[in-house]
Amino acid sequence: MPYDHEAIETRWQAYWEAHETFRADLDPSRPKFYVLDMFPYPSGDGLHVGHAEGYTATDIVARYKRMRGFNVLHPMGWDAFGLPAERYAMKTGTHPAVQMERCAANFRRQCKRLGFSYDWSREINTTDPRYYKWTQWIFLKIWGSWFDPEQNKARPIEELPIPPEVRAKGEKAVRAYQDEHRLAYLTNAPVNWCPELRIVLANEEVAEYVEQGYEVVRKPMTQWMLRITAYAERLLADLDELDWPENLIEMQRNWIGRSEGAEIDFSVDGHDATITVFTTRPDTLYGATYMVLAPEHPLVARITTDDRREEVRAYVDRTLHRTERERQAESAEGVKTGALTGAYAVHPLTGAKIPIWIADYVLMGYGTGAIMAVPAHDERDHAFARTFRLPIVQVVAPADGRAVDIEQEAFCEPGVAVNSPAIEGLPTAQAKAKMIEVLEEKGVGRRRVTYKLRDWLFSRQRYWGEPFPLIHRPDGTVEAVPEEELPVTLPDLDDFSPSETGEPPLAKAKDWVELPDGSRRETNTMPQWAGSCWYYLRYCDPRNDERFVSPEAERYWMPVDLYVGGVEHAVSHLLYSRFWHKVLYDLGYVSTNEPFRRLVNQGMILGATFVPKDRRRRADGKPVQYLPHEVERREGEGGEVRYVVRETGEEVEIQWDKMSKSRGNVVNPDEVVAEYGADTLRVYEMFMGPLEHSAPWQTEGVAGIHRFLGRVYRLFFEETPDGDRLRTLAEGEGTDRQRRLLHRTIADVTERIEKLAFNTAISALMVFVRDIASEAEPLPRMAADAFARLLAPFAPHLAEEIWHALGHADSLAYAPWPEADPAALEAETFPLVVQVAGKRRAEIQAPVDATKEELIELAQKAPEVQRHLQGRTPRRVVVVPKRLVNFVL
RNA sequence: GCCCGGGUGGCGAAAUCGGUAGACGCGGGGGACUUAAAAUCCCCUCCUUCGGGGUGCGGGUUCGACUCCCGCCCCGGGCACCA
Repeated sequence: MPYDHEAIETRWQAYWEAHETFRADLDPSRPKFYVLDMFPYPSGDGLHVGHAEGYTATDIVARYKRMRGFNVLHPMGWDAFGLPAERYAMKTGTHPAVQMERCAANFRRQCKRLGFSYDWSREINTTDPRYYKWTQWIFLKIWGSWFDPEQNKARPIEELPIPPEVRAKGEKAVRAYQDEHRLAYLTNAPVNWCPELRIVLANEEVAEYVEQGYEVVRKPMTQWMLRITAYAERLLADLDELDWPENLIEMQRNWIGRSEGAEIDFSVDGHDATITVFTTRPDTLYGATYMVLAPEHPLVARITTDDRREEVRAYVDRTLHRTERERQAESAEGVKTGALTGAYAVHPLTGAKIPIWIADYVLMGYGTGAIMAVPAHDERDHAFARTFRLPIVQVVAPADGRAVDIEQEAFCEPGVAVNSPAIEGLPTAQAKAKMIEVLEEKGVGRRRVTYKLRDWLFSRQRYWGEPFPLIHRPDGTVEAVPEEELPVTLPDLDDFSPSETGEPPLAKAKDWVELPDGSRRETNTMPQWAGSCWYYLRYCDPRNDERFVSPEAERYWMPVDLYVGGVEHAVSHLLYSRFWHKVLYDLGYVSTNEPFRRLVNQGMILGATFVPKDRRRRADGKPVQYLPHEVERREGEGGEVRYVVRETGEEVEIQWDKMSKSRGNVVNPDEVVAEYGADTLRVYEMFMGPLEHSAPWQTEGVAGIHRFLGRVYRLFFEETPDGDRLRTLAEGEGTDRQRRLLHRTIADVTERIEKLAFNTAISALMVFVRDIASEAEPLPRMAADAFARLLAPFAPHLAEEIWHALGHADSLAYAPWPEADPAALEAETFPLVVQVAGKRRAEIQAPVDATKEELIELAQKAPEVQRHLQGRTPRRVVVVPKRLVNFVL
């Protein structure tokens, strides 16, 4: 009988399940290895082959490490809060919890069918009250802390020093002071509100809804923020200690966006007010010819003169009604808009009066929300100055003395200061430093570092998320729900939409919101990121009802040794969880500064669609496309491949895209497993190329891997009338050749798994299977035994089948990994490449212990070499031991 | 625009402390087995005017460059009025 993947795989999956083979228990006597997948949102579509790629990679590592004697933690769970379930509920009336449970069950089934060696006893679900109890608990720790800039860490709010003047004002003032300093604080932040649909939209959703004709306005709402900016410096600095992909580290660096410069104070003429600006180019201060405030800047209303008031108000209004996207589109075209306030600022060095404008190219969220405009040396200021015909004064000149036309174009490069009395002639770097000194002396400026990173908007006006464990008292104060009352569970609702005024859906659960003493529960819920911020900690101790994780379990398992997932979480999840982790670290709840030591991003698996050569579109504007089953592959005269639509005969081109439901190019792992088996799917996905690369899904390749596994099967089993049975093996290690091949394979596979170069590890297995045995040299017992173990991480079901047939009673999940014998890796001879004038002319077998002279002598004798030397004497002979000899002419 | 990553056969790729370019697989061609087919097994498969030429392009260093240096081009990703 040929290789029956179905029977083999179901047999071993049942065995693993019955024996709890992959259960991990805390065992301080053994070294641990924590290998983690980014847990999925269990969508209704089920797992797709993209998930399977990352999960297979971690599974290989988990299985390999177990065989190497590590106590491996390899868990899985569900990030199950979130919008799709809530939307689905609004459409169908199915409660999100019910839908979520269905989807999770499907994901679990698929994971098991792929043979992933998760410890299912540790499965978690972020929507389980026993889980989100601790999400709420951690939130309360964050809320209950402040960031001490002196110790550069979070501390309990009780330890916040209260200034005497605050204390003098009484208890309420103290509370207000504390609230201002907490790591979780309330603010009035604008959200994208869609009045018709009564929903709040994420920034990236706005364009889509506006396109559909809905009105979207920026509406201020009371929101919870987390003070992630306090950690900007540490989040940046600690990137250095991580073994993460360089591009991802770079993305986090850019996101945090540290920039060094100075704050400079400008007083407002005729007002008792100061405008503080941030600039990275304090050296250009003398070139500041006007000021610009963000439209939202608190001083705008105060300093605007009566004659300008109407225009300013209109401009502010216009800004509020435009989405981020519209503003971005405009900025991309270099269009600058603004309004004059009528007020003037006093230049801190020259005393000159310069006009104050407002413009939306200045952002309230960055720096101080105000700038000094230096049109000569900043492109944006230049564009603005040209639009409104403002003066442009050059204060930096190119160091090489070349002339620049400052009216035409801003000069933004470093140079030397000109027209700048305090720093005249200094190169830019020194000019900056000197200017800061001057400003500090006069008390009108100081060195300052700013970050692009903003505080984290942490509340959502949704139902399906963690409720905040907070209570609003009638006197306006906010209080934590006592720890012993956690979790605050979600009330049952059947209508999940917000109220007309935009109040979150939870506000409708009157019995839940209103407490007997007149207090009200917080009705926002947490964003989906909350649950994923700390799930890797919960896996260490998932059933603990006393703590979010016991100190013993945390100290033993953490940090995560290998974390694999898509790059789409580069700055969101990976930054947020680092932040939470650092807070927990500061408060003494976890022992590591960073949660994920090594991180790898798997590439995307691309799906095929076929498009007409003219790229025509349908009536509705969508491109015409065909799916693989509608297209036939044809071979042309010269062997070139053509694709033709079956029905019409039209020739089309293949196109590879990210798999998505809307494109219809998704490959369902269930179908692949049904036809070829889980082992084939696993090995194929790993053989496609490097884990980090994106690669197209090619069905022919899957069949090729299935053929390989069939060969493996036949290497071990032969057909008999009574069914398949193990072939007769040669005892021991077989011939020298076989022995060398085996040990070479062990060494290669081991090294390549360590490097996560699974594609090349598999090719080593293929070479072994091709060459190990023949009629004259039957498969040796030792080789068979070792190979089963080498195969196990990749194709665990087939490996178990072989292992069992070889007479082992237990699963090979914990069989020791084979060791390569260094002696067997050394052959007596090696292929010596001989070059003449740098061109390869011959290859001869040479003894490994030959001296340089002997190698030259050997090489010279080769007939090919003689022919190309043509009796000439080489000018030089280069010898590379164990590799080549080159006769230089 | 700025910042990252990457360009190697028809395709996925391998080889980078400089040392046989194209391992392994797909696709393609040929053969064996078979009454036949499927399955399986074996061989060939970068180009070539047979001298040689080839790792995106042009230079350079070197006995020797996919690998190092300089200057370009193209593709992918991220960010984007961040002062």
